[in-house]
Amino acid sequence: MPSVQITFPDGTSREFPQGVTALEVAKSIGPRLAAEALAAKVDGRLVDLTHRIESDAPIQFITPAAPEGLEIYRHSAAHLLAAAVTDLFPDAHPGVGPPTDTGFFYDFYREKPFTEDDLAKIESKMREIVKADLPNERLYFPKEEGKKLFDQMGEFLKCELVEEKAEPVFSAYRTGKFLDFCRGPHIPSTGRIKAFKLLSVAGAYWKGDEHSYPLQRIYGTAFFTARELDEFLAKIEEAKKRDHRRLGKELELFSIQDDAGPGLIFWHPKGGIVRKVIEDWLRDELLKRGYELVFTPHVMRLHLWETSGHTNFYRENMFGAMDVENDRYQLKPMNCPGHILIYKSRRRSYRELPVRMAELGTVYRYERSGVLHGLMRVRGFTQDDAHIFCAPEQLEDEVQACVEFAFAVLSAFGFDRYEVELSTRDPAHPEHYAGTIEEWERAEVALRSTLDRMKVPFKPMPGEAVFYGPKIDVKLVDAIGRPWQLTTVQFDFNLPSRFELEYVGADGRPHTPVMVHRALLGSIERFFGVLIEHYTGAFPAWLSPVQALVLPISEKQAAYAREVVEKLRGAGIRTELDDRNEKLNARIRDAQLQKVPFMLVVGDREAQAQGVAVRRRDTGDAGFRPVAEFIPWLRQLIDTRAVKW
RNA sequence: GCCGGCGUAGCUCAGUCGGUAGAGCAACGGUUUCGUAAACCGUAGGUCGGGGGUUCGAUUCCCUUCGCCGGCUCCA
Repeated sequence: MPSVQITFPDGTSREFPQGVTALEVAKSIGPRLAAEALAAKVDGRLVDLTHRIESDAPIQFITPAAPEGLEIYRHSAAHLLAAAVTDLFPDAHPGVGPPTDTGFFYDFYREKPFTEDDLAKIESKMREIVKADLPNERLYFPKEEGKKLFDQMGEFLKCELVEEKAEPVFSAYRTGKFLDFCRGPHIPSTGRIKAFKLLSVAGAYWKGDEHSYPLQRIYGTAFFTARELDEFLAKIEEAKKRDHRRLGKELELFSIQDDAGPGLIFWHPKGGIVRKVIEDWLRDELLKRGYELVFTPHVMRLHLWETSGHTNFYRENMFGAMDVENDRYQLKPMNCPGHILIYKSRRRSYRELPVRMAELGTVYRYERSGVLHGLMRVRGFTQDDAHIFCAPEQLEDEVQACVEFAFAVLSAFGFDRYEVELSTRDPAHPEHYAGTIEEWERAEVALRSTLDRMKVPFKPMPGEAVFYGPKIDVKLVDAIGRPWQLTTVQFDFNLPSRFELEYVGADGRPHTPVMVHRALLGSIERFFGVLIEHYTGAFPAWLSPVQALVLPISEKQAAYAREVVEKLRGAGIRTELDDRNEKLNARIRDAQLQKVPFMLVVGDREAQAQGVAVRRRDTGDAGFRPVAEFIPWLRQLIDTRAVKW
């Protein structure tokens, strides 16, 4: 009997009869592995455990611990979902059903919408199928025959997929009566799926094309253990609790008003003060780092946007132009043209480069109504924008300074986790990009080597560059692990030439400067939203709208309470007085709900001793402190922008 | 924009299988003067998102429109 040599990850190898299945190999190692294994990697290819090994190959078993494990498991969970749906609803036609970062989904074409009740029914059907422990059987079909089969079953979406994607002989998986065109691999049987839950149903389109079939997408998630599933569900609940839209209302930070229009933000006094603090800090930093502050108009002649090219490539994101005295004006969707006009207002010498022009620039972009979301996605927002005009040889230093600035900003606001992405061009499509190959080459190298030099780990994103230049994006990771894209540092090969920007070099001749766009917080609105969710509205003292709240126990201490308030305010501490005719407990409760970091209770004892009884937002009663001691202590906490105390 | 869901008092929500609505909190008035997460009593508050239709009668059914929520797509 011919045999095959199978090599294990530890380097050892053994002989097995040719045609041995991966599962049999696993069994030969131990029953525990055989029970745990979900799939295998043979010769670097992911395969089912039923896969027969016909030639010498290295093998590796995919267990729940392997990075691919969860993905395969969830993919099988998606098949389980489709098996249940097609069983319960013969009029539902499956589309595609992949695993996602947080679970899986499956798309179906069906006239009638799925309801919440349907989800419950589907879920119990899925449990039945799990209990029945049906095998996930891998089958092979010649393309035409398979297509015919799907056609006879009425599965027109599957037919289309086979037509487009299938190899001459393609694989399919059968789970009970459900047959799916699928590359695999899958876990051996449905009984292996332990913990799953259907989450929601939402609309989607066949192949993401809104002119194609409207589909219904059922989302679910699956984990290896019930505990992990519960943790995940708890995390969703936690995220709901942190929702900035809810907190924004409760804490009176901001609002969006029907009368004004969707996606337009009203900053209320409490939010306004937070914004002021953020902006003040930011402007100080900008000046320290050699930026100049500018302001540019919100509407400018339309022809400027024609020169910049926005009327071509950005038109669908712009508000309509308005007529003014035989001319047309455009509400600005970006700040760059304004800054360019300032740059061009006079001749520039190489001696003054780099010119770093910063503006908290408010821009308006038309976003399709369905995409708006609280502060995160709006139609009017303020960018902490800057444009750096520099000589090509200054690029690397400028990029490094931007990235360092970005990290400084993130850490100042209490974010210590982030992910960096480097988006470069798709070399296969040079026609998609402005600028020459050489320019791109130089810019990409500059970005990459800057990150390398800074020892910043980054994810290369080939093909993700915008048409006018490569970019570095920084995504911060918030308190509950969600990434948010805020910072972007982008090269621009387009605008300097469109606006014929120049500087006079040491050689006395005109040169074209390189332009870098960069935003660190991105948009103040979105950043505020992220900040609210990161802190669940309980901002560090330096950002809190109200830093201290004085609570007299009764009317008897009114005069002393006002005295304390004046002293704190005199020290620049944002202080309020709550002398409402409510019990102390009630006022403390309100202050806790408003997330005021320090509550200062004053009764006769405190008045007597010229002090306050400090209550901390997070840890409660902290006891007596003399006012003369408390003020400098809090002042220092604020000045150092402490996140914890 | 598209698919699905939703829109009842300032907020959170109940309710009417078609006979024009109710609770808690908030607000306001009073009593109470209180020691670390909700004192008590009372008062007022809604053309049931807007418009149109069906009907003797619409908050309820139908159409339309605006907005919100979850997605698709895109992005700061």
